[in-house]
Amino acid sequence: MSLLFSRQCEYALQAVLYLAKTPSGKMTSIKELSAKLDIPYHYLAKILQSLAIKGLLLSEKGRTGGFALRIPVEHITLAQVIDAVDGPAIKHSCVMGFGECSEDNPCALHNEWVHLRTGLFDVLNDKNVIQLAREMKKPVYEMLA
Amino acid sequence: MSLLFSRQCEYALQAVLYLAKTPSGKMTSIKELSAKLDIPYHYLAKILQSLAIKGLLLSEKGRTGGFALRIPVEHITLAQVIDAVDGPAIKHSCVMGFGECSEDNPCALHNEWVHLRTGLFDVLNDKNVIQLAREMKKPVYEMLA
DNA sequence: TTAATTTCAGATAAATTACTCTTAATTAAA
DNA sequence: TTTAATTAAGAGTAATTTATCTGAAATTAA
Ligand code: FES
Ligand code: FES
Repeated sequence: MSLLFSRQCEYALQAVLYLAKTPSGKMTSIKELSAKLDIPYHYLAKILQSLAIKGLLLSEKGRTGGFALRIPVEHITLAQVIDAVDGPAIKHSCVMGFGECSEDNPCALHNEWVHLRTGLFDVLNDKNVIQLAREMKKPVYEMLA
Repeated sequence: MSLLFSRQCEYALQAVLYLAKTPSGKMTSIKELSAKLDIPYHYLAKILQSLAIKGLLLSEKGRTGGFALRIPVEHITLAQVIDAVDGPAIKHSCVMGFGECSEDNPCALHNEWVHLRTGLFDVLNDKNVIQLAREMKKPVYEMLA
């Protein structure tokens, strides 16, 4: 099976939203993220590290270290996260696996797929992580104050 | 990267639509499908075989053998193909990778995702393969008469 | 009957993705 | 200054997916 995003990307999205819900200024450790979100520790470490390298997260070593969203937080979108992890291909790939996704030579699902894709990415681009995090009701994300 | 369907499923969809466009009664060989659709021969063989076992395709051995859609063709949908290859999970999985996709505990993308997913599957369920095949403009699928 | 062409079946290989382990570097608290 | 907690980095392993290979069985055409 396969679902829109890679596992790695799903983990990244979950983690970024978690960081979006933590009070600004506070660093969150991999340990906490891994435990709360039930993501393999070292695997998550890699993912966060790469997001830090790509400029989406801040990281700090040492005893009070951890990760936080890079400021200004309002500028971070999930679309950026997806781009950073899975790359931009999804935005112009054919859902049936044909070489190119084109208006001129559409596959049988083209219209529906383009509609879905643009609808989703509109949300992903237009709302920042803070806004999206607010809409979540997953228990793990509560009581982070 | 990852995109809605597994590679195997993409191949299956492409092949089934190809069969939907061939004149009824005619059997199409793996060789032709593999060449026209540019899908690895033996891999495709496996996929078609499994679709035949699951009752979506008819197969015939021997010199004039090949595959064709099982009749009545009008009852075959791409949703069935997807179900047969990737399984039903996609229809109730969380796009962000959380354990369950629920209305009560929605993730940040739940509303958008559910809306888009149901829209897509409405098409996949309501239109049969003949109807969908007609909408294609991919060159490979032309001149099959 | 023979040869050619096809699917069927199972084993194997390659590639990709997911995950783990270990050690080093850094920082702050004890 | 020592110790504990943390990220950084890179190598290594496991699991899954994708693809290949080989030979047998079936069927038709010559
Ligand atoms: S051509 Fe297939 S989705 Fe656009
Ligand atoms: S809870 Fe995530 S898509 Fe429904």
